[in-house]
Amino acid sequence: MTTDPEKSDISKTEFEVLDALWEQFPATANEIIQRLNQNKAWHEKTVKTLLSRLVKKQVIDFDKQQRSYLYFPLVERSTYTQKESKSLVSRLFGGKVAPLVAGFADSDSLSQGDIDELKSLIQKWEQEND
Amino acid sequence: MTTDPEKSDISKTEFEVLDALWEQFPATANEIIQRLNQNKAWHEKTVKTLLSRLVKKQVIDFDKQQRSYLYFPLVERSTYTQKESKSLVSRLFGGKVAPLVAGFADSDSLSQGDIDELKSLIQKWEQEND
DNA sequence: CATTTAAGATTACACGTGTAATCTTAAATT
DNA sequence: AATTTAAGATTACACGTGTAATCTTAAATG
Repeated sequence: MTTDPEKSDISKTEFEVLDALWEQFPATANEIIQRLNQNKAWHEKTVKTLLSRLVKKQVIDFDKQQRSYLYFPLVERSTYTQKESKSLVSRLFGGKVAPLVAGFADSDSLSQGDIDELKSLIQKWEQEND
Repeated sequence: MTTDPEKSDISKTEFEVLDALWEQFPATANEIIQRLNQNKAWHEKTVKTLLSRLVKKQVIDFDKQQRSYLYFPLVERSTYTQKESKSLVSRLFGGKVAPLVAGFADSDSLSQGDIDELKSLIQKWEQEND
């Protein structure tokens, strides 16, 4: 079997649209436009172009609803973020995550809360991997 | 004062070239080409185009050496990786690094070694921030 | 039913990127 | 000094992306 020819990367603006959809779905284009415009002002046409591109890339799909569409994601957010994280960690740090965290520490970008979360993550990991 | 008009993002292939330069510098184009071709086979012309683009973007510079140039980076690797890391963590995880690490844990991408590194990082952080 | 909306489809267009080939010209070689 | 290399500069070109405007057409409205 050949690789799906329509599968490719998600651009930065496409991701923002997708992220608005992940927030709650299914959703109409107008709902997504409203969510996005809480933060930045994008032209309605621009958002619709991005939705179309995401559909073509098979990242989202829709059900026809009277005049408009009800969009929904085909990919889980966690799946996507894990893939992106690993890709970055692989390119920048040889695949090891600790140096990334070290960079945060070195640039004073860790709070006590972050440290607490990391500690509890580690504890959980150690319980599961004894 | 206006923002420097030539400053912009580093593309993925540009990063690979820059990374080869960070490995050891200053370096000639040919040295960089050789380093890169340990892994992937890039055409000499392609690498030179990328070097030119990095110069134009003011990410690297060079000293004229008889016929060829001696290139060197203008940006530290750690500076770059910190910026990229923060950008990704900001876009994907609201700026908090722990969820990224959690993603690694959830996808069984942590080794005992990684955990040890994280623990020692945390210990160091806590010593410095009591 | 005729007309007006308004949703999505199609088209647009400049700029960045990946991937080189060709051009210029100073340095190396005869 | 004349000729050949070979380094970097310039040009090329298709595809993706950001950012919409225009086109089609089915649904809503009068």
